[in-house]
Amino acid sequence: MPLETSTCNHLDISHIRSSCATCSLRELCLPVGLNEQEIQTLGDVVSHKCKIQRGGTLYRAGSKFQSLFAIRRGFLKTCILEQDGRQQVTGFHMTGELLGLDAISTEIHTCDAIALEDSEVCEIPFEKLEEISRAIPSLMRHFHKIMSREIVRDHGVMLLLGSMKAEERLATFLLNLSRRFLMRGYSECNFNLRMTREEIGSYLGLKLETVSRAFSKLQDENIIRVDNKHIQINDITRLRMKMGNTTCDT
Amino acid sequence: MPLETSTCNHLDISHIRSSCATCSLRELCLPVGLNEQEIQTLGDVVSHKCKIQRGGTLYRAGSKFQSLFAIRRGFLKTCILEQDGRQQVTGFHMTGELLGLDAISTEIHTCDAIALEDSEVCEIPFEKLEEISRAIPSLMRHFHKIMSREIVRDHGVMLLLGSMKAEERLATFLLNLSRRFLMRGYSECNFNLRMTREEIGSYLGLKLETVSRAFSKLQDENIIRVDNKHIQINDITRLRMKMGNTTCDT
DNA sequence: TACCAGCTTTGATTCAAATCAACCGGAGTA
DNA sequence: TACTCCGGTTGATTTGAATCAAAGCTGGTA
Repeated sequence: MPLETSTCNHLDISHIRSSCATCSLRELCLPVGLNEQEIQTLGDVVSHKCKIQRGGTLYRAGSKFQSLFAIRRGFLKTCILEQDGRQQVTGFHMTGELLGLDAISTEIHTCDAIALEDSEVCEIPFEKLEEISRAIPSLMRHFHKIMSREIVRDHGVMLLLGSMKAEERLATFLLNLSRRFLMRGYSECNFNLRMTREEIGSYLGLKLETVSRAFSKLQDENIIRVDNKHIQINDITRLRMKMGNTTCDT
Repeated sequence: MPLETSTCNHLDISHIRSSCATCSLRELCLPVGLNEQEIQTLGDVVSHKCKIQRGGTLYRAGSKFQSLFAIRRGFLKTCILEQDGRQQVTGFHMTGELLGLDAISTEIHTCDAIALEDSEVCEIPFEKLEEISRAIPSLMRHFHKIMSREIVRDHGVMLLLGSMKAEERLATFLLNLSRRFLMRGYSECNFNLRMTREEIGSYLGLKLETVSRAFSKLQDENIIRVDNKHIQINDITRLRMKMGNTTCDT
């Protein structure tokens, strides 16, 4: 159960009501299950927002880590830059997700975070997050779950990279995106890719030509419709079957 | 599949609170930078030890998560079992490492943890760990670093699976083992593998025959000496060169 | 002691993806 | 308009790893 099940945050925070000062928090992954006052406390910490233009950098590998970033809107990739110039994409990230977890370990960012469309993030100073999570156990627990979920997600990607064929990988990838769009209230069958074939390939351990061919193949079989960056899923059941015998739902 | 006989029973933790248990903490990954009293506090929580025989199971995918496990001695693998019977190894773990982080997210274990040699672990009830880490900020910080390090490690594996050739993967793997043995006071150039070629292959995204061939190739080039499970590194510099230009602490 | 099951090596062949190469089409612009 | 750059597609060829197949070891045990 690779990408499909494992990834990303339950964004079900609709039950949370909050004042305007903290309303940005609503979209975030953190304040699940907090009460008014706790949200206020958290809000004091994450009030600083910032915008990143398409192509812009949120942080770079090697830079000092001080804060996590919660994506308020937009779409980013994280990638490791290799010496020879090629880059390996380690993840694509969308609204509600938390960036920078990998940097806690050494307090140095281990990858670049680059916006694939105009985006907006909230900065969350990590020291402060730890501080208030001491006072709010449910926040601490939730933070731990987010970190853990990231590990599970990575295991899913490892499974994909270690044992799936090109077409299975692409199907898995599309279904994962689809599900994440759905969770955010967008169509699960009609969406635009924000990344290039090369970036998809990098993430999936494939060359861009192979990605392109896999797209064409799925289109020939009438499972999806591809128009450049626009994807339409015609037959999600057959797409799931393409993913292989890995159980896709949970 | 070996069953419950050798499985660690981690349900009753009530008994055993020995000063000896506290001593054992020193070998663990957690109590870094704590004072005497804090170590004592932590010791109260992790006093329950258990042994797992070679081939035995510490926990299984699907089982309820309650505790993390710190390895006191031995060698374990974690793996995801796929429907078709094949398994993907997600990691090899040795003394001082912490198991079960992936299960925090859903409170269900997502993989099996199986001993590759007779091992001993300390059970760390997660609720209690969170509790005392509220009181000991440095412990909390350290725990977060451990989780983050796991994410970084997984990214390293993703890089390996996504972009390295068989020989590079094996070289990276051997160097990683070598470094971990060294850190634990063993020879970095002379060690025994605890896992089969198939398990190595599963971890590295290769078939066992490919692993075997890669071993033979490295031996032919006089970089290593292979005698079944025993590995001797003759020329660690050239082995590093084989890894490619990726700096990798995976 | 011999036997057997599981692990490992090695060779021959096949196959999936990488590589090499050509071309298409849209966006920006000179 | 024509030009160029960039991203994408498609075809031909090569190549690295998987697969298929056969033996060789090793360690446990009957």
